[in-house]
Amino acid sequence: MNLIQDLQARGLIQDIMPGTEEQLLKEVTSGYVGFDPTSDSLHVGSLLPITLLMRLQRAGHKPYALVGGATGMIGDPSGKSAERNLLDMETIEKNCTGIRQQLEKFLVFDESAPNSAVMVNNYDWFKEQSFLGFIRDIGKHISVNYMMAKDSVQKRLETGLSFTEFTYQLIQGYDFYYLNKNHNIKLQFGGADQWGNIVTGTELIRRKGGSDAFAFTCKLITKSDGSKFGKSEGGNVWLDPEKTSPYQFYQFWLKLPDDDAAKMALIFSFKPVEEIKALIEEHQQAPHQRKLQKALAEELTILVHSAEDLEFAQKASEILFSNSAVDALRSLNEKQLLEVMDGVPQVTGSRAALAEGLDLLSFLADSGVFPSKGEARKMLQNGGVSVNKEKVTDLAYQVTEDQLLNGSYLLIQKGKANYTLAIFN
RNA sequence: GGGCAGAUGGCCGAGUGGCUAAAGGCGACAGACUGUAAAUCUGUUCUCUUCGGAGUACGGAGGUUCGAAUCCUUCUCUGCCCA
Repeated sequence: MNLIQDLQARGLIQDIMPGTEEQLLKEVTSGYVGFDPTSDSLHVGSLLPITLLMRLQRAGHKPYALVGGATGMIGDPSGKSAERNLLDMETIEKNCTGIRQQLEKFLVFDESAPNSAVMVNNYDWFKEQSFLGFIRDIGKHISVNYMMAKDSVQKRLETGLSFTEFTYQLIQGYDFYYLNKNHNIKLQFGGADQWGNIVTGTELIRRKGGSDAFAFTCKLITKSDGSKFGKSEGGNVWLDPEKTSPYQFYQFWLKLPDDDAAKMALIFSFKPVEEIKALIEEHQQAPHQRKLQKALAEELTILVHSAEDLEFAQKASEILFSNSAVDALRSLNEKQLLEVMDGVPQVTGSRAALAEGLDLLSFLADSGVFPSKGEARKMLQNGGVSVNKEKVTDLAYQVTEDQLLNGSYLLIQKGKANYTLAIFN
């Protein structure tokens, strides 16, 4: 099975330019995908283009990761219903740096190999580009009529679209042209919403007489309930362990609904398609065992973090969610407890205050577990708070010294899966 | 440059002088059920609170009024039409 066939079998390909498959069979081909510097860390949504680059490289081709230092300054109207706020230069630069560092982990950078990965930043070739030069050399080749026909533009015609965002496709199109000309890159891929931008690029290459250019796009990842993929309680799931701990990352995959797990496994797992299909089958036989979710969570936690991180995440999950959670928790010694709680947010409390009698409500608000007393009260009334795995609904609940785990810790739980470790010293 | 329409809570969207912290929907959070699933049902969802209340808020600024999201003036922004 060749690369394109494999991607098709995984249900990934949305659009593909004729000849792409043949090109990839013919020779070692350089292909690129772009990353938006809208944040200083990539999130699970970016994992798709990352794995595509990895698949490309593993198939013997040369992957280029483009960080959009220039395009990030403009804002892509694709899939956006309203004009975006511009990020300042400093932020973009910081974000580009963060993204570059993360990408390094996933690709093989080995200068001696013919298909070593390469990282580029389109700011490098745009910073010298003059406005007049650009509209003369590039703008002349693409008609406004052509640009207007794009979906991303059409959808914004009613609500408004600035000239800045309108030009976005030209900027991205020029990237492809530039990379084609200077790096012999013949392939661009991305999400389905990028098709219009990508095609502007191949069009530019064709009209300006570059070499062959090919492209494909992937279906946008959708969840069965229609919500956005890559969010968990509280926000984005990031690849940066500082922002989303390996434990939370592992949990994100483990908690995937059945309907999504099969789809996500095909999209993200590097296991052969047949193997995944067998797993899906097995999962359907006994869905409550969630073998599929577990396998996927394991594989991706190792990929993004490490085998050790996975081990901690699994251990923590087991203790926090097992039936004998209360006993299991109490049986841990201090070192084990801290290990398990690695990655769980922590707050501190005062030992003295505890001795004088500390009511839980005030502590929850003061320590920052909840933003305010009212908030803590509501949650408590709703039955959404547990201490050391035991539910608390009493608003006047007092915390006492003998409740502390290993003499100084208190495990506070908001809802089912949000833990905070309070340390009293 | 001229005319018209519009700007409401995270989003959509009702409200056209007091009964409005503002209907309804979506989203989000929590509970029940379960498999740390989905579906369903229930509660919460501006901020703070000693749970009695208090303070902010309907694009910005001013004004009319006992009282304004609602009326007036002006400014900003957006869409449509004309030049």
